[in-house]
Amino acid sequence: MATKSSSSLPASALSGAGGPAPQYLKVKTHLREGIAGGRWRPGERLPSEADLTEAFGVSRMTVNRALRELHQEGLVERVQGVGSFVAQLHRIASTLTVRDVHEEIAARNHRHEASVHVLETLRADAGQAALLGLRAGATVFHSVIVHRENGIAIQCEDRLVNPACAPDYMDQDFARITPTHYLLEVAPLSEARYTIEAAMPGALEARLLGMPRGEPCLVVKRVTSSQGRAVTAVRLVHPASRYLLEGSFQA
Amino acid sequence: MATKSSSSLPASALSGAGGPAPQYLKVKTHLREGIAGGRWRPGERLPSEADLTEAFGVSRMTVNRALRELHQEGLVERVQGVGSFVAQLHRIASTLTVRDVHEEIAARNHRHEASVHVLETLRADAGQAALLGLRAGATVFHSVIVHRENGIAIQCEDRLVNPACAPDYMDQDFARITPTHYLLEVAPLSEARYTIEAAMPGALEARLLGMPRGEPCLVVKRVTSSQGRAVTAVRLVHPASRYLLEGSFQA
DNA sequence: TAGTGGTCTAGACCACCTT
DNA sequence: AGGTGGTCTAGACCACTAC
Repeated sequence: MATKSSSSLPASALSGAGGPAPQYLKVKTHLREGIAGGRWRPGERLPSEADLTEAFGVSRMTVNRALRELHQEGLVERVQGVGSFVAQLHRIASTLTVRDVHEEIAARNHRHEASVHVLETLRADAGQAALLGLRAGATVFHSVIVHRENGIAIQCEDRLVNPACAPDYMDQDFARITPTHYLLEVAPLSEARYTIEAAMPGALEARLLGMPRGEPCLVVKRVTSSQGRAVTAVRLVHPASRYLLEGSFQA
Repeated sequence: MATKSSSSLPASALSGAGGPAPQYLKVKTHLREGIAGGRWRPGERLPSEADLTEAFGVSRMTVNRALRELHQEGLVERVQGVGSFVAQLHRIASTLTVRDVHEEIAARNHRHEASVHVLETLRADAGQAALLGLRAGATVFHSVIVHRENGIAIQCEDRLVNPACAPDYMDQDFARITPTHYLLEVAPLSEARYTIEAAMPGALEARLLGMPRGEPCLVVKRVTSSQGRAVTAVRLVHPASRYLLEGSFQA
């Protein structure tokens, strides 16, 4: 019945200023540091919820939240009726974020410019139609835009758009707003599939990017769907010497 | 006081066989489908916890868990004292998993083979030492291993190892167990940093991979740390024609 | 039978924001 | 002042596993 503040241990009085430091975070940090520090090895069993409840003097729900979040983060495996264990980290599963190029450049406090080289309506061939789940010969929008960071071309964006999802696509000013940004406004994202690969640039791409033909590119292909319907398929070509993806993983 | 089963709404009797379908999941699914279906647009305000508590006839903690998990998944933004909102999905933040090559091949039900081409102790030059946080001239282990999937070379793994973290590295049989797997056992992972880029193969790499010099490669560089100490730095080179990274994102 | 995690309740206090 | 989310409690019932 009694809540934390009326019980014998006023936790908020124990923690310093700047934030009471939630109890579940204390438990979580304790376990995370123990795992990272090797106190519990991969596969080893962690203290039970009951153990932690007693050790930290908190309720079981609080301990449960700490363990559940560690499980969601992939650090802990849980088996009903058995216990909680340190996850085998062999399947690391680092995560990498692929962001809208405008936001990515803005985050570096650099200047973003976009130039529109193609903005047209065309009849999809078989391959293009398949990407968007349309029949061959269907009308689709097509744009080719080069993005520059502080004046240097870093991405050539070749995009097909399903007109049914974005009928006003051809009327936008893509020098001011990226297609990604516009499309996410008119068609709420529900699913995306993508690949990342290395490739040599095509003749047009090399010319637009101002790069030598012999230099490789990092190519991201992505198909985005909204409400189960393919909205757009894009091929993002980046000169290898000017662009790389990076990320980090923290246990 | 009364729990679900003794109250007026025995939820477990309402749901079919195969699992009671937790209440928090019903709330979560309802919101997720509404967001994906466009019922609530990005930036729009969602029903409050109190609203959902009443609408679903569950406790606030249950509704809170649903909203909290949607927030953790990036679908919902929450502002204390204001409300919950559909997240602006502009920063897509897709996640990409980078896995141990053995598990990756095994997951495709293919055969994995590894051949060890270099396994040596050497004195680190300035660049190598910097990667591992050691002084120039320090002793490090060095291995070059080619991984094959069903007989086709898909990865050349060039690795430096900090001897202080894995003193028995030179005694392992890396035709049977991958260095990644071994290192994660002896030094629990706590942090990894990596980059992904396109590049042309070096002469040695092209020869080991059996690929033409003119074909580009997808290169993953990764530095892994344990307890704040760099354990290993690796360069993974993949022929562009035989390897790509793929992933998906679901709202 | 005893221990484990999975879920849920009906309250509570708090910080925060809007009015 | 009133609504919002952030956290926490002291129980509860259940499914599952191990002994």
